[in-house]
Amino acid sequence: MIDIKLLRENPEFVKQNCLRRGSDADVDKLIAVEKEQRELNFRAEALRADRNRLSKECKDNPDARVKVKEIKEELASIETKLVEIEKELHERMSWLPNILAPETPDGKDDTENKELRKEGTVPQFSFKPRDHQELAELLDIIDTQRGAKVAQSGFYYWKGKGAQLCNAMFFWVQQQLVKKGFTSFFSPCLAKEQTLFGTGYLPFFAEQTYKLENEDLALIGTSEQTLVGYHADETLDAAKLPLCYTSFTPCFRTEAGSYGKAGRGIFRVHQFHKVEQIVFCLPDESVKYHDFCLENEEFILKQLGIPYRLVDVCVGDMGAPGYRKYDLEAYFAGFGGYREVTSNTNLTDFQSRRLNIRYKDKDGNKGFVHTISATAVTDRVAIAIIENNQQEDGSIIIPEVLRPFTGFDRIEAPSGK
RNA sequence: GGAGAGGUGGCCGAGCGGUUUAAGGCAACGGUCUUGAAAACCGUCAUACUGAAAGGUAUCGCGAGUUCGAAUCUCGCCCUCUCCGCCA
Repeated sequence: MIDIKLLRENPEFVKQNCLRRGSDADVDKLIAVEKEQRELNFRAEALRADRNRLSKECKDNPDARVKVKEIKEELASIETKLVEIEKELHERMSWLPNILAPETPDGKDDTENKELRKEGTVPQFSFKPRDHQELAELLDIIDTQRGAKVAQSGFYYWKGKGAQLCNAMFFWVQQQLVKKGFTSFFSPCLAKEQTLFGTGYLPFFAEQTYKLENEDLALIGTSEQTLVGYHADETLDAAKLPLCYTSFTPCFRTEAGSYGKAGRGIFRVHQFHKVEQIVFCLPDESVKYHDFCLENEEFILKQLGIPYRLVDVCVGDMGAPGYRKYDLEAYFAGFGGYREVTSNTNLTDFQSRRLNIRYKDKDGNKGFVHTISATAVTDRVAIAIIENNQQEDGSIIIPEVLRPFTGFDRIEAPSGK
């Protein structure tokens, strides 16, 4: 949600922003609705003031009651209209995308994202590297067949040393974030509609959400939803900011409409697993902490020995709640190119306005906090490890930093293959 | 799942139809006193929207209703706590 005052005071700016984002929100109509709402509200308040004043006289002056009854009728009809117009206003405001950073590159989709730099050395092979699907079958570390049997296509099992690799990676990453000042969480994997709305996943990504029947609950698409929602309707002490939170959860996405994008293996699935970074900070510090989260992502990939490139995500590839977004795309040897593994979004006050998360400092200054939502690591990173660290026989070398947690330094290939 | 109790400002807690513009206390902040601190005393102290300001409106878990008027009465819902049952 953007500040409605910005809309009122600078409608052209908001319109240009919508235009840049390719949003079909009708800003002119929204302004007209807001004006009507204000007028109706003004009249309703004036009538309530009359009613309140007169009803105090009623005790001694029964004649006043007749007048108050008249006011009540008029008020009721205005309130009916007001409720309708407020509903429309809220609906329209809900669909308005966030303001964009001026630096955000223009572009219609991910092909127009701007590469900022490349890091790491792309591995060279004296043989044709296999993709993770092939390696997974060879090593029996991912089972998509049985995932589909038990659940549906798009679900899978990490198995044996593959599962151990994931456990080690997810644990190690959480440890690193705690060292950098994050508070560790175990958090709910379901959330109510209000929480999904507040984080901007509704209404924008409604068809991506698994909803439970007969319950006001949905499976989370990311722990961002529950970690940001954690502070809904709270005023945070500015002196205690930033708050840096991390949680490790499964993430559920229907991927409706993305058939054909899936490709081989488990790159795009209905359930994946993610360690998340969430920051609540003062408005003038969100750029700084956006960069902080990016540093953490880069630190993790570097420690794991994965080459990657940093991408400045363009307008068309960014969700409506985003102000600016960086993706890291890891190199996948089997795939033979870079693919998205983490994304890091500065949401400014878009979520905090919807969720009513404020700050207050000791001088009494108040406002809405800014939120940063960034991936730390997901299953995709484990896939990159598998593809990049493969040997000619199909075995996988475990990155140094994970070995204390895996307890082995290599996933051995079965003999005789 | 069964039974009971309860949801009031940062916290505790009064109020049960109209001097509630929510008593009182604690905490916090400012001041007096003091070498300094504590104590004591004086003062300030909810939020949002609206308005140039004075002020106005809304909010006592949420929603609806009764009434000239609701924190207070009625109905529905939500949540929390305690005990019992089941249970990783």
